[in-house]
Amino acid sequence: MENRSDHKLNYSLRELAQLAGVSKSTASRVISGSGYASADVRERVLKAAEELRYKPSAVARAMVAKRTHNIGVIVFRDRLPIVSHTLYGKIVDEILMAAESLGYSIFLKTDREMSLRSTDYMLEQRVDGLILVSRFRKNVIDYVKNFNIPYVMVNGSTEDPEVVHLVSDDERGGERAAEHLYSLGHRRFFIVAGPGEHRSHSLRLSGFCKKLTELGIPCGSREAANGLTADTPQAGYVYIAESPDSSFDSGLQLMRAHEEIFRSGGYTAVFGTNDMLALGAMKVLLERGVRVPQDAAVMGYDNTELGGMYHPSLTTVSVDAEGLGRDAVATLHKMIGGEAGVPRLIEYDSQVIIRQSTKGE
Amino acid sequence: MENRSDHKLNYSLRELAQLAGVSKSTASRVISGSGYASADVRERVLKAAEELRYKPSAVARAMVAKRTHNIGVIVFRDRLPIVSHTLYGKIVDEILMAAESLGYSIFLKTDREMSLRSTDYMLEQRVDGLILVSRFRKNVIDYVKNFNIPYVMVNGSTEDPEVVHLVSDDERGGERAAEHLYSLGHRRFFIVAGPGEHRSHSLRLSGFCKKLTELGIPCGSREAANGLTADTPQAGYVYIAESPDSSFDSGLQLMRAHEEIFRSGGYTAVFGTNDMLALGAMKVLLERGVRVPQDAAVMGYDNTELGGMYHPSLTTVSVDAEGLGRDAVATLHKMIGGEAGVPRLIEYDSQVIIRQSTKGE
DNA sequence: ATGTGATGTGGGAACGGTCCCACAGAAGAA
DNA sequence: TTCTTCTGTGGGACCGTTCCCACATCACAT
Repeated sequence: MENRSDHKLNYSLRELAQLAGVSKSTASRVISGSGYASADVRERVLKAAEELRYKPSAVARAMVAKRTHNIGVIVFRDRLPIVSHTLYGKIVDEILMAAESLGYSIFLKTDREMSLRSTDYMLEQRVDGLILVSRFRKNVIDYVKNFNIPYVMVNGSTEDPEVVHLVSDDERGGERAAEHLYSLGHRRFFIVAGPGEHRSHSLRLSGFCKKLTELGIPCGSREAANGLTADTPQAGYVYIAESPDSSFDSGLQLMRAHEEIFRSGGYTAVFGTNDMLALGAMKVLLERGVRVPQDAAVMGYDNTELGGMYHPSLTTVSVDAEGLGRDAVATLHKMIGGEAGVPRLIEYDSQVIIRQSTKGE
Repeated sequence: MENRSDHKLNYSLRELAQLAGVSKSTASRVISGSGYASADVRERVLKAAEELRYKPSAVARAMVAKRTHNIGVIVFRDRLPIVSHTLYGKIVDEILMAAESLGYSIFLKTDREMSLRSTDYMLEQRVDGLILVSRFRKNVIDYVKNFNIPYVMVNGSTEDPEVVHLVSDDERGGERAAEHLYSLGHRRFFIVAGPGEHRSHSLRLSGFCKKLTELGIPCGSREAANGLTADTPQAGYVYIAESPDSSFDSGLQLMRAHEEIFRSGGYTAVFGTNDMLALGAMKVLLERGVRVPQDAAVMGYDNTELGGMYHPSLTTVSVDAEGLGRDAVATLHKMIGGEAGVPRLIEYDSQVIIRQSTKGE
């Protein structure tokens, strides 16, 4: 090696003790700050530690403590890179900061939905707990359950009442979105809906429809609505276009494919079950010269930064990513500490963020 | 605990061996897959492992191997959450995937520029190597150097020739941006420049100016240009507005503050030293009714997803985040393996991505 | 004087693996 | 037959900590 420094990479407690002229046990007491040590000895050990740039091995500590103070975070994805996803990126950011303040470090992995690889890896790493982000298949949960390791699920979907999960109140958010658009006078709605298997998308849609129905606008279940509109697009007040995934591109494609229906249907409001879908749809409208919000209002969901930057800026429903990330760590921390009575479900209220795309300036 | 499963959390090799009726050594040989073991014994051990759901402890392994197969990634920031930053998010994503394929796991931390906390933590975790992302202060590098641990720097800034770093060729990218705008006929440029201390911003700007000068448009050093334009804004072909940070908001504020100058100066092209600044500036123009690109062309840098989604979509210069992330891990892997002759500087060529904001459709 | 408690220090087992070495038995070569 | 080599197995040291326990010293009350 061409290293100019002749410093060893890592010194052990034994070497440190030797230099300070004390026993291993004594050195340990000083370094860990627990137990008796005279001022004289303490000083000698600290000086030696300074000199050797001693760093206690977390590995050895974990070995004896049977505790790593590490948390494994697995973000599941279908195909695409996921950390750069604005919402998940935010959640990861919040997890990182919350973990820091509680003394945990984060092992981060992304993995495909059905894979157990990452989970296995985390288990072998002996993480104290697991945070599973985004949706993932049931087999993953069932697998994790086999090992008595604390875990929480963030923004996923499960009917399993045993699983501790944190989600935003998507149904209520959907209702709020409907209220907002209705209150602006809109009566004919075009919905760009994300994949129905995904809890968030499905609940946002059903909340939206539920509220519309309450307000006297027929919408009903997705199936019914789609049946209606597919056959007689002009007949419904609400048109639901379903997208196979939840990307910007899908929103774009979907709107392009439905351009004729949109124009002839007299729809004045577009609701996307997330910001990306909404923005994709909005871009198509803007390119066709539709003025937003004068000719058509557009609304999304997630409150991603992107939406606020757009022109026109996008009205949306905010998801409390900060709360989600923070509480995921806090909850897991309690579970790791063996605390009983951790709530199985934590829901975050959502809030409409009104911007240019529905209200102009 | 209200755990329904009576399964122990983790079994040890000793317990496994006991169940299989062999010695610890033999069990180890089977599990690690190295060394002799008869078919009969192998089967018995594997069956026992299955039954106990045995997971070898990476902690214990790391202990004896003096090797963790973990890599520490520290992303430095000033104030804000950083993983959700589109460019750094992408880089983290790529690092994650590259690490996976080389058998490493990632410890992720974000930290303030001058702090040594995270670095210390990584050192204690005995990571095999360190990836330092974004700019950070010299003291961090000097500190890391003290410990003979392999490390690489991604997209940072340093004059230290010893440090292995991976950067995009920002100067050349700046030149390319200038070429592109010039070739479209633009002669009067308004530049929204990010913080000068940051290597990327500074090089992008100087590359841009250098090329303009070559093309016969006076631009010169930032100071000279600013001196010129501050006093007599109308005199220069190039106006450089400098921003204290590199956010969307800064771009927005800056353009608002210079609205009068922009209008009266006859500028037909805006260049932001990153996408966020460019988009912030562009949003102001759009809100004022300036047509992009007919009245003014706008160009950014980074090729963030956001830019492609905007309306009009943003012409930009792409940074090879994939290459950056992938090679950071690959290079570090070589260094960990003790391989000599690792290049000190790896530069990634940049590429102009032409979109609507400069060329219409 | 003699117990008693606080203070300070060191010895050594334990954590869960890997790996070197010793050794036993069988097969093949001399 | 005897020597060598290959195959298969177990014993035990070791990695770097923590922590329990034993022990020594000293002050102070009895």
